[in-house]
Amino acid sequence: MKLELVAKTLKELGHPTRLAVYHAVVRAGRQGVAVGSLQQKLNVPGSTLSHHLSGLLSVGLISQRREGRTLFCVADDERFNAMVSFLQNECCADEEPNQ
Amino acid sequence: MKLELVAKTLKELGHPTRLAVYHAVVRAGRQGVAVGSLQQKLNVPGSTLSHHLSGLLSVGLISQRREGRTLFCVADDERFNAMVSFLQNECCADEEPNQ
DNA sequence: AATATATTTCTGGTAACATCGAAATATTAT
DNA sequence: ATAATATTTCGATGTTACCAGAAATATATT
Repeated sequence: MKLELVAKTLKELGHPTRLAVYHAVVRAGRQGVAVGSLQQKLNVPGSTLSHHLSGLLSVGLISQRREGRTLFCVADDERFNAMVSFLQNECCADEEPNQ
Repeated sequence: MKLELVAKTLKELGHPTRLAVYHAVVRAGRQGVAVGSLQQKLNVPGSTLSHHLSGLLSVGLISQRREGRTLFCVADDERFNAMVSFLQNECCADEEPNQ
């Protein structure tokens, strides 16, 4: 994963509302959670929520699946794990003296 | 670690230049790296770099130590690990069906 | 077709952030 | 004290993010 993309991904998580949204989506598991439910649960206006969701979608942290009138949001573990791996492998290097 | 602070921390890492700075600081190990070295290595004007460093400092991702005229930047593993733990425990929940 | 529900796009105002040169501060050496 | 080096603060400017109401779109039901 390239640094630029990692930074983008971190930035998306780096907003309290979006982090809370992502948190809720992750906790909803494979089935996901409806946008409307998020709206209620987090008490955020629809337009604002939609804006934040598109941010999370844009970096692939979540994806969506429609069922009738309701859109479900599901977390994409792979993207998340790739980001954490970057942080731990590329960033949070070992304690060995660098020589 | 509280969600608000985690978000702040992620936001600081969520900028390409700051992520690159943090990356370089981490790789420098315990000894750290001088601000001037970062400036050269990353080819960023001093004032801009200083601005970004203060962001990383503000959330405790790095700290500084002076030696004569030069300031060394060192990564603070603890803060970083706390953030990753939050993401993995609070966020990136298990795959067990939530019931 | 008309209505109801779910979600997004539009719009515009405000706040926050990024950038960088110039001036200021801190430290050391002479 | 003066000068040299290292880093930060100031100031000005442009860019991007955030917010939320209103209007628009998409889907389903009757």
